[in-house]
Amino acid sequence: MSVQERKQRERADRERLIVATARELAEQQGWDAVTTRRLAERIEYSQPVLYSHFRGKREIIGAVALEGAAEMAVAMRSATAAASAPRDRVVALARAYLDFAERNPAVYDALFQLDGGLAYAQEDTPEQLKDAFAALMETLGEAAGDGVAPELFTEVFWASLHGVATLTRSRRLLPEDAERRVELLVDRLAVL
Amino acid sequence: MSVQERKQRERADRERLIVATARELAEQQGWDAVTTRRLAERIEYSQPVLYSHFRGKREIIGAVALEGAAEMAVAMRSATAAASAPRDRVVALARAYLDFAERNPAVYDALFQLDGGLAYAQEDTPEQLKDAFAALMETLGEAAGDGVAPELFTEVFWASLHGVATLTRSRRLLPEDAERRVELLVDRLAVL
DNA sequence: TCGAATGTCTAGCACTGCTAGGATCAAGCC
DNA sequence: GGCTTGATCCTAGCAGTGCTAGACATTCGA
Repeated sequence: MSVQERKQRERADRERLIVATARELAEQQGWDAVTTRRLAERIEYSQPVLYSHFRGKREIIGAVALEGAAEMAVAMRSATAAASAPRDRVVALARAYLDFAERNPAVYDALFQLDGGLAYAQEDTPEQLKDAFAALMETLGEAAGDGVAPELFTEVFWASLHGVATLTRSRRLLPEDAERRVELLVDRLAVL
Repeated sequence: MSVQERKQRERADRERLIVATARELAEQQGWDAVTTRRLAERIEYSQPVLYSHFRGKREIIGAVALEGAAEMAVAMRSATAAASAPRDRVVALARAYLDFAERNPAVYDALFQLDGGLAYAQEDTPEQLKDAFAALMETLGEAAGDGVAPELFTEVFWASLHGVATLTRSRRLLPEDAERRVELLVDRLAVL
């Protein structure tokens, strides 16, 4: 293997290290604590190195978001695969979504709360995001009911989950009724 | 009137000026543009004056949020008062909510997206916030359906609206289907 | 009229994201 | 082997952030 190839590989490794470290730091102490200085120190390089991989902090957030979207899609698909009845699938999906948001708050923020410079709901939307939405629609499409487009239904269901997830995490909704909220959402929104 | 009274009044005036200016600046250029320096310059005082009224930027956001909550409650009540049929009332409420969020994005952020240091869903929650939730529940309570607590139903409906509002504003949902989303939400969630 | 209290400002701290320019080091050529 | 060239990385710095200590003026009460 050539020297050039090795350097390219090392560069790719370092980029992954940056993203992983940013994510780790964000999950530990929140995105506010992810400063370029702290991040640089953790990866044991100087600040400018970050800018040779990413245009700025925003792009780093975007990279974490893409990584998270892929994981979220996996989590949702594996959760729904275990259930056979349609209602069980929808409930499993909703739980998996809220569970992911709760367990990975920083990643969830990067995806849906912060500005990672990513395009959503467009042609140039990254594949990971499209696929995460596809994962939602695979289960929700069959619960849309007559005369309602699967896309529209998925958007509305997703938005509802998103509202519950964010309001719960910011302590604007008490976590106690979480399970009852899921049941209510599923039973009312989904046509089964 | 005593000199002391005049001073107190002037102080209260200045506090209102700070809040109004912060809100105006946030609506014009976003909360990121609301720096203590810029805010101080606009009210034609030096920075430290802000700290004689508020503990910090967070408390200023909180003050804007409280002002916004009161306005939002008024907007929702006047929107629902005009409708007589139950479904019309719920639709009017949903539209008024989303409309407020769209017309006052900075205020909406202060209320539900940023940290204004306020307590939600607790005993020591400010009256304005409790009343805004009460305004929601006045209309939604009668649409909860049998066996579902009005509070729980209101929370879920609110969360759904919140999800739609935030995802639309961050361009994660396209604004085109806005009306259809409202119809779907109301027709599925509300029991009329 | 004078000391005290109140009000306000200047100047500064430690931090942020980001970048210009210099040092270092390895690759390639004669 | 010695030299040049180019890539790589770091030091140092800029303009901005939230917030505060301490100096200064002004006004009040005795």
